Amino acid sequence: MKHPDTPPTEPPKRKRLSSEARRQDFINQAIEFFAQEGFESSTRGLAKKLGVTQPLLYRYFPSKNDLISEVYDAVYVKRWQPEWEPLLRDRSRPLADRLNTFYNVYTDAIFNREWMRIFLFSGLKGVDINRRYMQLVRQRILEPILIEARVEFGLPDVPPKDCEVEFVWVMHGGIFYYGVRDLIYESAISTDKERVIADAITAFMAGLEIKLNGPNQT
Amino acid sequence: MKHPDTPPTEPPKRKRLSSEARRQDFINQAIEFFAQEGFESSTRGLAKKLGVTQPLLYRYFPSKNDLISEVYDAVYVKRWQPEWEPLLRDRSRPLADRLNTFYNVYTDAIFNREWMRIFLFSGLKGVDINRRYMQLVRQRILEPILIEARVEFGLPDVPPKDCEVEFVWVMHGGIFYYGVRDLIYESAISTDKERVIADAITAFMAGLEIKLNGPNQT
DNA sequence: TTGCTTATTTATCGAATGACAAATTAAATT
DNA sequence: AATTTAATTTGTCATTCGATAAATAAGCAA
Repeated sequence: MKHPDTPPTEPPKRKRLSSEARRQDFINQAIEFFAQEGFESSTRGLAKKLGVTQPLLYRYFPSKNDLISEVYDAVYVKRWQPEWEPLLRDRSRPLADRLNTFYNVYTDAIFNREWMRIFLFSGLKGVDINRRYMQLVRQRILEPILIEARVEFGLPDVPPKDCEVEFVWVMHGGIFYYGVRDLIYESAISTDKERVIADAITAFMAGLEIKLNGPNQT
Repeated sequence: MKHPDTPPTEPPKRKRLSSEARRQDFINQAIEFFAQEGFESSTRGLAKKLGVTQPLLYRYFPSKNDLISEVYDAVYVKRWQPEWEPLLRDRSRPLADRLNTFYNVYTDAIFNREWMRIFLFSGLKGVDINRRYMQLVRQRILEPILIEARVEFGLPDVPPKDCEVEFVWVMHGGIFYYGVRDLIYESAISTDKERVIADAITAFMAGLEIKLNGPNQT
């Protein structure tokens, strides 16, 4: 039951690939390491986890901050799925159905310790990529939801108002915070994620209908 | 308009009091400092902010961790107001009114940079006091809300189900996350806190009525 | 003033940090 | 096998960290 990365029939040409693979392994393990220990933790601690010496890291990354940037990129950018937005815009299904499907797959992507902790750590550091991620969520998820809701409710197509976007944010944040409680604070009660999402969306749709048909808005 | 800590008419007896006051000042400024820089930041940085030398801190606190514990205590324990719970239980008012009042005063207490950042930092560190705070929120806020809701809806007095508590958590978390976006990520859109809370509670009450009267629960 | 007490600073220790240069090992190429 | 090239380790540096001891300054009682 041996699993050589390079089967005996194909011995050569492993060098450069191995180098890039090693680099990727460094990044992947750095995600785990910094997620657990925080970005203030030492490069020596990371090297120990990697089973190599600390100066070797500087062969692959010019500085600790460059390595951290790669971690951000792997977490924030590479785990975003472009198909999420068309899923929300698929008008052949009721919006509530789409929201349930979306939030189940979205939370499948982000509800893990590494993603959550790195998101919170980087948010407290105030790094730019965090701000950009929040804008991405707003533009690609929350505002599309509002547009789809107006269509479903038969309302005119006007740009979303600030307090409407805020209302969607609160629903989104409520679901997100469930993940925080589950994975960071370990204080979640029910582990039935699907149920939590379904209930949140029921309340959201009921509240949104009241809100969009209501009177004065800012 | 008089300010002197020690009016000329009362010169003595300032020593020991001044010592305790200085200690409190250290704690208060440590809250600001660690909230901004994180708990990994140096005691030298804090001393600089205090305008004293670093070893002086060790005259007032045995170790850095002891100082941090005092910070936790000042933030988590001392800012909790016991009158919050009776406010939620005041059945002379409709529950939605009580929820609006409560969440406005509660967020008045916790929606500030220091509280929020220290909460998030300590949550990532996994310190025990953070877990205890989450239990306090559940027992003193969320479960009372569920009990009051059953009374208001004319339902029998049965203990709250897990997924019901989770549903209240999602509302609570949505409002909390609005504060995070406003004060930490600085990505909040509307600054009309009262409106955000009112909308969240409207949706919550609508969703809760559906949920509590609905069929199968776990 | 003269002592006594307490707050504060100066000086310093040992450990840990990010980073770099040079030596060493292992793989690839000839 | 000999040579070249790249990966990895050894050794080390200047800083910074939490913490301690000793020296100094300041308030207070007599």
